[in-house]
Amino acid sequence: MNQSKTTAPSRRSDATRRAILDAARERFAADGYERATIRAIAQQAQIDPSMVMRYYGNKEGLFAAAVAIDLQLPDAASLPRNEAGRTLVTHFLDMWEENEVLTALLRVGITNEAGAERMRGIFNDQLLPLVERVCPDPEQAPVRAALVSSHLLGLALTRYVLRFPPAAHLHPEEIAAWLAPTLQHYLTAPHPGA
Amino acid sequence: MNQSKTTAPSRRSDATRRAILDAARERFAADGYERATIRAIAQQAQIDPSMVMRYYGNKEGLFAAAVAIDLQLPDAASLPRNEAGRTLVTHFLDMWEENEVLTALLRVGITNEAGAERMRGIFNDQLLPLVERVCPDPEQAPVRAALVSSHLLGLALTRYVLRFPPAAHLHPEEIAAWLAPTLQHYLTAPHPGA
DNA sequence: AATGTTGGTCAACGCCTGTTGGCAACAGTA
DNA sequence: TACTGTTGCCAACAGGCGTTGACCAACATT
Repeated sequence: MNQSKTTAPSRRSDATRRAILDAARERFAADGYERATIRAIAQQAQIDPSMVMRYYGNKEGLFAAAVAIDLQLPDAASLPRNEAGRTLVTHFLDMWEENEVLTALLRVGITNEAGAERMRGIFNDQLLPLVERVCPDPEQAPVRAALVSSHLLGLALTRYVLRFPPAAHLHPEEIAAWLAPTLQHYLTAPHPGA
Repeated sequence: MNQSKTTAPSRRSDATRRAILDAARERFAADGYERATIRAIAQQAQIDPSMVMRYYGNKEGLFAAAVAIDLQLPDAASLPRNEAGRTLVTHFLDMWEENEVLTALLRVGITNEAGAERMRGIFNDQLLPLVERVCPDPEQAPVRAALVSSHLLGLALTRYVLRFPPAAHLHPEEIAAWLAPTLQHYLTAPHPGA
């Protein structure tokens, strides 16, 4: 009764496992790591807390399973160099609006060292390689990627976590109109010189 | 034995009170609200946990007393309009490097609703009025202030909390060289049009 | 010298946390 | 039917949490 050779065998508990992950994402996104208790997650998933332990080992294992991030960044080759800024900001906004995984990761990354390490990994493995191919001098890529991630994460912070009213109510297109030139500048403009 | 009419009367317990606040700031900055336990704060201040309750009522009261923020933003009148961006970014960096209060506020603002409300208050009461006086059309001030705060808070997030290596190791002057024109643009450039 | 106030310690309360092991119901197989 | 592994619930554990109140010591005031 397996799906195929590439997918894991389907188990009777698959529905429960998925319910736990969905609830975990929602609680982690809303409450952060400490206040997203296993009991609260279990209650939302309508199962017993011990099931979480059985399927995911412990709380850290649950977090690792619940927050698996693939930014799905566009390929550097198919990215017009002078459109990189706009593409990045619209892509990030789409990802943030789509579901709560990124909000969960951001909230946890701030209170939990394992979460912070996860975010550094995503920065290194997903954003940095893209910037290396877009910016003129690969040696400057880390600095430029840091500037880009600072701005984008700051936007997510004020809009989705702190909910500053002006940031939370801005239309995505207006955000893109403001940020795209800035990101483009960080990616491709010559170093301003300290 | 009072100092003067403007300062509070000095008490024998002032040293203890200060030790508690110092320890609280350090723990809140390092651990966030939930994991900064009263017991840990008391131990670091080398006093009994019950003293914290006696002097500050409860944990929320302690947080309110420990994290009283005055951004000490420059006066809008004395701020050359075309130097506003650079002034802002260097001022913010100075404040963040000076002590851990802002890091504490940022960490707590993300896990604790009271902390988030405090940050919204600082945004409204301190940054927004300044932007209103600097930017051309006061009606656009909220959006422009939101853009500025997004970028600055994002910088603090990646540099002081998540500690992305490139962001954490950047020299303040290089940060200023990159961010000053961006902030200046957000403050005074014409609306890009959505 | 007696008294009230303040600074500080100690032990405990009730609650919540992550985590564990035992037990019942069920599915698939032979 | 009997057997085996899976799914799920229940009750409990040890420990940490914020918080409280009783108690003692040092000081200031009378």
